[in-house]
Amino acid sequence: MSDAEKNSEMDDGAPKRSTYHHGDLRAQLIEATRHLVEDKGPDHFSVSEACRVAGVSTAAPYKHFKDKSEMLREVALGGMQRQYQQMTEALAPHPPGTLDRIVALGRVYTQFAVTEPGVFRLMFGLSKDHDGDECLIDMGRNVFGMVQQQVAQFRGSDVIEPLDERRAFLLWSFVHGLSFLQIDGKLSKMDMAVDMDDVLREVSERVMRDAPA
Amino acid sequence: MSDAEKNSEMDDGAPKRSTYHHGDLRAQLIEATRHLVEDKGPDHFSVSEACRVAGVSTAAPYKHFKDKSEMLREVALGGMQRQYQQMTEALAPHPPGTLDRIVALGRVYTQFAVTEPGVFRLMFGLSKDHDGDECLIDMGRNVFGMVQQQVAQFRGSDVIEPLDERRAFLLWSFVHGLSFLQIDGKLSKMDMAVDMDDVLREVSERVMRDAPA
DNA sequence: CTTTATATGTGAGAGCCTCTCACTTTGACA
DNA sequence: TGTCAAAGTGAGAGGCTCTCACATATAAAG
Repeated sequence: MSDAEKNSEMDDGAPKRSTYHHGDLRAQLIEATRHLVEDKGPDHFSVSEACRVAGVSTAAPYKHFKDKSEMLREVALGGMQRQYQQMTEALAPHPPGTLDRIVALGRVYTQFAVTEPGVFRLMFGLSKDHDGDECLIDMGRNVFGMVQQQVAQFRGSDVIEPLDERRAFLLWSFVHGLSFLQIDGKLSKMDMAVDMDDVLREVSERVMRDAPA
Repeated sequence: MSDAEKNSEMDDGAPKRSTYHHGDLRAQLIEATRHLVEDKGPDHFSVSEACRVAGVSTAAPYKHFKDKSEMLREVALGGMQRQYQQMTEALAPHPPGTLDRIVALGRVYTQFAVTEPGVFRLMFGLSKDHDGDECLIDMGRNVFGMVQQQVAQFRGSDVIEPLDERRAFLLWSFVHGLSFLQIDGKLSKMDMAVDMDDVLREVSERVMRDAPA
């Protein structure tokens, strides 16, 4: 074993590992989990398979995670962070207080669901498992807070009032449902072709209008 | 073994069965599955446990179902039928062409989700498994068709136009998202108290109003 | 009223999974 | 250099899905 191939990120995820201790198994297992969740679905994910991918024994993960569900939770958390990140970035191109900002947030939300349906399902969907996780809840609060803030700014205010909460909630419900219908293929099965951008804009307008009589 | 306790629905689901062949194992397994799905969650459901509940060997189900997932699909299908049924009934009290009818449909949808979250998740959620099932898709079409019809009638028409499809779709997305947020407990975790009826009415109004500029 | 065929249930077991435990390896640091 | 804690392993207990050869009750036919 040469000095060169000793440590570091040499191991490419292939089952051959030439070095005693793994570079950073924990991170690599999370990555493997994410991949598997994505192409087998959150159910049908197995720790064993993640081990095979990472090239370690099936006992190894339990030095880093308490549980199978802890591995999944880690992936879910990563997803929330990524989503939050994307949402923040999506804000930048548009001036504050515009509807465009609100539309942009919705677009990120649904687009995330479409590009990473497995992770998205993990973040929501499977409730019973990682239910009371404070980190996840906090991330959720962050995301929701961002929406509320943009909704308030659209009104020209910087403080969030009940009206803003209400609107943010309506928007959230909508994009959430839209995302699920989309990834479950319900829309295509109903022979419905939907222009996402179009729909998002319409809904944002409808929600942000003055309350109905 | 007396003649009285011979056949029929004598066996109450308890693991003791005094008769040679089961009364109607298929139906009973579906019932057991539904119950288990409801209180353990759709994942965490196991065929073995259903067998224990029904009091048969673990090989028995495979005389009636191809698969674990076929059992689940049967439960999902039952759910769709029940939901459809409830929606039809919910229409009756309100005169045709009213917003009340549309609100009522939404209420049934979310209420179903709340009272049977496990089954609801099964009906949607787990896509990969019972994905291309024609029965499920047809039932979905029925439900969606009903919404479209009410939306058209609200406009005073009996024929469904693109506008109606659009509106029905918006409504669907919304109640779908609302249902999931509700059963995942996201709302309570966000310290949001929401009056369902109130929200449903507001959304229906917003969606059924004239299109925004 | 037998006989036979069919549907339905069973026990055993193959092969997968999760998770534990005693044990080994290895890198860090005193 | 010696010791320890962290990280990985093989074996295996126990649970799961699903198959297969076999058993048994009911219905249909003789």
